[in-house]
Amino acid sequence: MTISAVSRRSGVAASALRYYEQRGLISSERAGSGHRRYPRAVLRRIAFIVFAQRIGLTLEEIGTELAKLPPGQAPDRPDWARLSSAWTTRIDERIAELERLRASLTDCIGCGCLSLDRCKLSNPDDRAGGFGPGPRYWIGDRPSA
Amino acid sequence: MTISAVSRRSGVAASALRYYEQRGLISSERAGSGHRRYPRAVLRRIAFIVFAQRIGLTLEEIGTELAKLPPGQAPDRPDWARLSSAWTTRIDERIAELERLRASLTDCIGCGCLSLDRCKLSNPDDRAGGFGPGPRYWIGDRPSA
DNA sequence: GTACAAGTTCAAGTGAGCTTGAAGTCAAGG
DNA sequence: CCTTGACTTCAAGCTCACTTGAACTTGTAC
Repeated sequence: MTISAVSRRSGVAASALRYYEQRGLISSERAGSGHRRYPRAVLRRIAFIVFAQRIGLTLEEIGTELAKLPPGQAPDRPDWARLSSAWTTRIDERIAELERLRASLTDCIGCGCLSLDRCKLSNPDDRAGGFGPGPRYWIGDRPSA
Repeated sequence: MTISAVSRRSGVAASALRYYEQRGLISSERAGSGHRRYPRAVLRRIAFIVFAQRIGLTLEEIGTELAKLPPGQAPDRPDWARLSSAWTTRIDERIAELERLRASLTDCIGCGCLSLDRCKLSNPDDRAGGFGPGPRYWIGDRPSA
């Protein structure tokens, strides 16, 4: 398949595909012309990447996961089960955080306080837990660990 | 309060506070020396910012929200109720998305397929819904709308 | 045989949310 | 008097995940 065919079928921009290749997430062979030719299996790999991103993994993390998979490109059952459980945990954690935030929000309708001390919403102690300086370390989905 | 005091109490780096001020999210007065002096109420404003960020709002969105609030700095009840309901909706949507992802994940333990066609996990049609090119528009918490 | 789409590489740009560094000011302590 | 430390501004840098543009080559259609 050509890059445009893969792009069309996966919904991922050609430039992004080249970028993924450069980062070592996918690979291609070359036609005599120098144009990329992708095997059909690349679509699964891309699906994997796309899905992992939605969960909140960085491309680097995704690369690590992909590297652990057999080079045959499609994950086998045990691989998939392991990943699936790790990702489920991750999703659950994020959901739990959001639920905590939502609960705080409802609480605060009552008090309207938004105090850094009383509401544990934005209390520094609750977020200072080793995430380093500034908000940016905990706002994303990635606990940086 | 000095900038370092605010930084300490809020858990937000001084550089971030200056940045917020530059973006118009908070304000300060100046001591004769040119040093910033913050009123105590700034801590609430910062709490608001920090909390909104965790929910997934961008600084720009936060700025818009803050602009709607009375200049008295602390949101009153109706304001807070309105915000709270909007944010709750947002959190709920994000949780729903994560739950969909988790469900797909569990489904896929069974099939191990990760096919772009069959699994609707990473099916282009499911994410192409007007989000523009490339993954980056839907991976964040922000529906860009 | 000639137009035009589709491909290539490489460097640089984008946006969000800061951080860092340089160069300078100002107040207090020893 | 001199150092230390907290503060100032401004410009530049950084990370992530791409996109965009320039300059160029190939493949396909008429």
